Amino acid sequence: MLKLTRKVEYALIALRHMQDKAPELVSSTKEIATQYNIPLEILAKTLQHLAKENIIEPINGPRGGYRLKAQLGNINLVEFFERVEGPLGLSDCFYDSNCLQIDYCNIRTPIQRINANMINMFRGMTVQDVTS
Amino acid sequence: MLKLTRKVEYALIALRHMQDKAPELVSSTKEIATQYNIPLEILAKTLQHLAKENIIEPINGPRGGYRLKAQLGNINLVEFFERVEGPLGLSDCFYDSNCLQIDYCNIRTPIQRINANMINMFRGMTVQDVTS
DNA sequence: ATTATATACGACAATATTTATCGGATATAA
DNA sequence: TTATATCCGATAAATATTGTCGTATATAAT
Repeated sequence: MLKLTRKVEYALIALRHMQDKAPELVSSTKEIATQYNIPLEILAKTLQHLAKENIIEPINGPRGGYRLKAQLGNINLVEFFERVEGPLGLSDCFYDSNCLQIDYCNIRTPIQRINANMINMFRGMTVQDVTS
Repeated sequence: MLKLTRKVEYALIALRHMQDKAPELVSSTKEIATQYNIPLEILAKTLQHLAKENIIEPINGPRGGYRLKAQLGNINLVEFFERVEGPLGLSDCFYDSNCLQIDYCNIRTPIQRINANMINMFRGMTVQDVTS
């Protein structure tokens, strides 16, 4: 409960790795996977995803890899989590009404309040806060 | 990601239901399960769990059920979540070191910071804030 | 041009977690 | 004695997460 996914963690590890280098240097999937002991294929997918989101820039071919493209200080954590994992919320019912309790639920409003608190907290931090 | 479990939600629904009654009145599992469309057996387990935690008081036999025992305003949400679901944390590595990345992880410290923010936020609210 | 190394990506498989069910026991009011 | 309720371990099903495989495409180096 209330956990980050591996995918988000792998993405953050990779971003921090790239940020620790000079900006023009390239990091390959294999290099990162090896260094942090992350399954290669999963990391590959994750990085492809980040590239599609324009957070990193892919460089094809041998000696290729990725390097940072976006300003990590401009991406708050809510935005980041949603770009990597989709809609964010303590319960599904805030963005998808497929819940058996929804018609009778007596805690929807208070949970929504708490959810707003959580969202605000994450919005107050940027990816840079994690990668520095 | 970052979701509450059904168990926690069912527990909160039940607690709010009990709180909406006069304190001496009893609510049965069936009554609550029916009213909120919750699977009976799961709710039963959940309520048994809350009873073991001394949050509610069981009353056996026909016309039995449960009623509130603890002061919901005295139980903050971190305590509540942990009593219902066990240890709380954005990642497992804060209370269980079974992680392949742990030796090399470059985001452990920052994630821990964020985790602390989240914990503090939930500690600032009580169960009563959800059931009122 | 050819080769080696890298990303791109859909389909699939395994695992873990969450959610739900079953069977039978105990307690107690009527 | 009976009906209704909690109690509780074992197990099953469903879902979400995590990981794997196969193949295509891009490009630098030779």
